[in-house]
Amino acid sequence: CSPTPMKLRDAPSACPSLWRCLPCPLAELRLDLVLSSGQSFRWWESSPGAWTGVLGDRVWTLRQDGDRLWYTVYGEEDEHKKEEERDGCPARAAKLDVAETDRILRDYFQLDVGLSALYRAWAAADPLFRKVANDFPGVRVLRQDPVECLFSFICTSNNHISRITAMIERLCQAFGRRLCCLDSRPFHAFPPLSALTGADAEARLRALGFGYRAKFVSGSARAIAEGLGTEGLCQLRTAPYAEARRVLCALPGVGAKVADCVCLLSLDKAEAVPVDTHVWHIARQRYGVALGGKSLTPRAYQEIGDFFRGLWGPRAGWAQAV
DNA sequence: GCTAGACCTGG
DNA sequence: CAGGTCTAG
Repeated sequence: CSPTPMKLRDAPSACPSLWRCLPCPLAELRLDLVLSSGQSFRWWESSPGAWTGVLGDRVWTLRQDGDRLWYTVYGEEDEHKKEEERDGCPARAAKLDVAETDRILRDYFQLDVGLSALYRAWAAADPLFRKVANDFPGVRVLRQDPVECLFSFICTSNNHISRITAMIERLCQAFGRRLCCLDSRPFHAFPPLSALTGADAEARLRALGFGYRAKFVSGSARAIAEGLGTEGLCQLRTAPYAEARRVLCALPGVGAKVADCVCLLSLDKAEAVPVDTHVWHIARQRYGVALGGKSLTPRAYQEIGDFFRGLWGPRAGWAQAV
């Protein structure tokens, strides 16, 4: 795989100097619940309690104990080459400095958002939330890259998680830059928009088992490339929820549900409540939301979102993640 | 506006 | 059928 194969690192004890930690109580973050809940499809439990995945074009392993979140970042396979090329300052060419990795992780998990206080408020407003909150502490919303989030969730329609995960893995392998190998397993970055706009992208995606979503992925990539661009997509972070939603829904393969997922999980729209068939079921059965139709019509979708926003407030999407 | 059906693929 | 979306009536 690589001339000098790297090993996966499970725990800080083996090689403490390669790990760092951030203070982070379990009530604020439960790695296992957050990384396996279907928000992101790029993390796997590489050994019990250790989660390995790609974030910000780097491969990381995360683990938590007590009140700390531990992490280690792996170097790129052609790091030495890079180092030589930068004759100016070889010493710091190899790794991101620790302030930077700390920042990336804090941003990804949105650790500045105090979850305990939010749980208290949701529990006070909603008896049903109170019942599940004790069993699922530390569930927070990730702040993902908008491009990765958008194309990942286009793949979720009428699909199940095991296949979605496999599809995205193949997408990255085929279109993304290879970052490094760990225990002979290659890791790839999520491809940039430009990698998905080629004339043969749709056919290649079909060959990777994307089915009818191949057209959606390549079509949305084109539409964004010719329209607002990656920057414009990212700038939706500062746009109002309604506008971000409207722009996203104009893309092929993006309906209300996918748009809300992208809004909530990558565009800072904490009020977005993605309503899938499961949530719809819960809303009717447990919350007794009165709705006219027997199916999830656009109007019913809107009403359910409004109901939960009324119940939980401006971070309804976060509460729903629990 | 709302109701069907089709749509890739795999468990 | 599966954590939808699109299209035609």
